[in-house]
Amino acid sequence: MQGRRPTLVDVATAAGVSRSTASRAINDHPRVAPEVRQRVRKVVEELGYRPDPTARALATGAPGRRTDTLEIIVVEGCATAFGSNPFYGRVLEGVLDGLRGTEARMRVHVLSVADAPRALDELSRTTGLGALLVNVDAPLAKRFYERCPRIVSLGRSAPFVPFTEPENLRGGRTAVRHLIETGRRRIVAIDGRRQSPCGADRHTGYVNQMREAGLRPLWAVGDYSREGGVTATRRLLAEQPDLDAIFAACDLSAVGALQALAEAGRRVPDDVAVVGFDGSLLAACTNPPLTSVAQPVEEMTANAVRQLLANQVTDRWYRSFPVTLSVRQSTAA
Amino acid sequence: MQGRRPTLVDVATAAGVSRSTASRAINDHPRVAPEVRQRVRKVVEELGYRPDPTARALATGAPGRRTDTLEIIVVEGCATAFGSNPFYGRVLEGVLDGLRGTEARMRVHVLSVADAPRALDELSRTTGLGALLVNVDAPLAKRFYERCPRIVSLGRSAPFVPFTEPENLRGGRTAVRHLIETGRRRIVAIDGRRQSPCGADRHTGYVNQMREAGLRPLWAVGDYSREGGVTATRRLLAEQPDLDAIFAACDLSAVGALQALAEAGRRVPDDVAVVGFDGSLLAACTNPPLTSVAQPVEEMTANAVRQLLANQVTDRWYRSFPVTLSVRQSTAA
DNA sequence: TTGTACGCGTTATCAC
DNA sequence: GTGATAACGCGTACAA
Repeated sequence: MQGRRPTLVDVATAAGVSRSTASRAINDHPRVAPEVRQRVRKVVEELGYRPDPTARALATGAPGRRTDTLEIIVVEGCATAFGSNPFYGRVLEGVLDGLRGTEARMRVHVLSVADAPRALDELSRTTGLGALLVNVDAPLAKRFYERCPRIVSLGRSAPFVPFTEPENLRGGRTAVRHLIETGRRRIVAIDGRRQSPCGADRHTGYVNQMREAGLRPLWAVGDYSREGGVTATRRLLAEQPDLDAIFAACDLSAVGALQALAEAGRRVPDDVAVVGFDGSLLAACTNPPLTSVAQPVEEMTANAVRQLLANQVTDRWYRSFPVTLSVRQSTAA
Repeated sequence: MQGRRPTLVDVATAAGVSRSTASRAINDHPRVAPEVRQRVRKVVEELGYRPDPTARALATGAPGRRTDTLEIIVVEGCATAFGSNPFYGRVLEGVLDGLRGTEARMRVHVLSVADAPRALDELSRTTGLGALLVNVDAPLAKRFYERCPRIVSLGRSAPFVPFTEPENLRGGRTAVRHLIETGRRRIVAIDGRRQSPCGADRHTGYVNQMREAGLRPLWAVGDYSREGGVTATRRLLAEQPDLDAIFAACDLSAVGALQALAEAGRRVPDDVAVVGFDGSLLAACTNPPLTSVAQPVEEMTANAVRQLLANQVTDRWYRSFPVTLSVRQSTAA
């Protein structure tokens, strides 16, 4: 009777009434004596009683409405700070869009690479409505999918696992083509994590387009962070001092590039042009504003969520979204 | 039998076994005949059976562990875009910090002002572990608190409602003092929403410090958005063309100010100095980097979450966190 | 290895 | 107005 959390029976007995009455008093039902209501409320206060949401949901909820939670599962790489990369804000915004008009809510899980396997196993057991996987590597996604088929991976994943993605490869090409068209030749790249399919695709797009133009590709590996962008740029400047353009795999890295360039006394866009990837708000906030390959993150995510809720996602389901180049002053001719 | 979502009994009967066996087969229990396991799995597949997480939690979970969800409730003002203001990313990051080492997870609700009353009533009924209220106005917070005492408001709220906040008033003063010390005199302000206590406090801090210095305060109302910062700055420039400093109530507005200033041909910091509020990553990404009154959002939030989980939050509980000035080039002398 | 029976905490439907 | 009693869907000792 001590450590146990009080239950409705405790309240009822303490108040000298039946469970039913206690329940009614608590839930503001009309047909209950005012005096009794007071008494029950007082007991609730004293005992610190809090109705168990789970039991309540089980008793109340319609079979379908009971589980109203969509799981958003993000695995954080080395420096992929969830709170600081605007990308994640856009993902959440998209989820909210997709959830609009629904009673469903989102629960957000941010896992370290180390915790991910265990946590994903646990989550795959309790997931009801479905899950959106962000940055979850292929093996883990596959395992999750086998235990819970209601998922979409944001970014290509293991075979069969439903996914949605922007045209990463084309994005890489577009960036390079734009730089070439505006007169740049010594174009280097700051990659994202190479393990991730999206990072790999953007990289490939860059390399292919460079080769086709008869230019020599050169890159440094970043990690989708600002710091990564700074160090990558320093390294690239050391390796190829006469570079005249940088293509970064994400806007945050591009910001790092801008800062490293300023630190090195290079002017943007006069000496060096910079193109980012994402088309986030951040790109519009830098100075000079950043040209960026824009991906419709909110749209992609919202679409995935709606399909998930509508139970339209099946084996091999996937969507590809076009990217567009937002030209700003960081690549002005 | 048609529209109803299949339950464990359906699976069991379809597979010709008892519920227990079906349950065991599904949950990978050791003692179950391989052949039976296969059969059950097949039926699960065919029927599209998904165990009800709620019922499962009720049956499995220890009384305390059952509710593992902390509700993060954000009310969106006019232009307070959840996905684009880095502030919210930091809030979530802080929640994650506070949750670390716990089994608890966060569920994020973003409500429009219109939906808020209804949604909050609903949520106050189902909230178990507790809730963190962001941007919820005093009356609504009070109502929520009466129905569910396990909450903390991020920002001052109605009396008795537990809250945590940065030293907003002092922050306003600090910004102005810094500007004065670096030689500025015609200092104007871009306010946040005046209805919010934090916006009001920052405003008061600005006004008081100006008056004490014998300077005339002048301000325009923003809405914590970039666009708001742009239009406010344009208005201020029209009203007081010779202004030499701007104090913005949030970094995002400050970015808008930077852009409006550039558009008007004013140089920063040569012609006009700019100070933001938040100390978000954004401030370090602009060019010139933005001097900003830094508030420890992650720390505040993490602390609130931990206190909430530890059940240490009582009537009138509150915490105040110091702000510090991060001086960058937007106010260089 | 499988089935029976009970408990999880609430709400809802009846009678009274 | 109030109190038994039956769901809600699932997990799991316990017995078989």
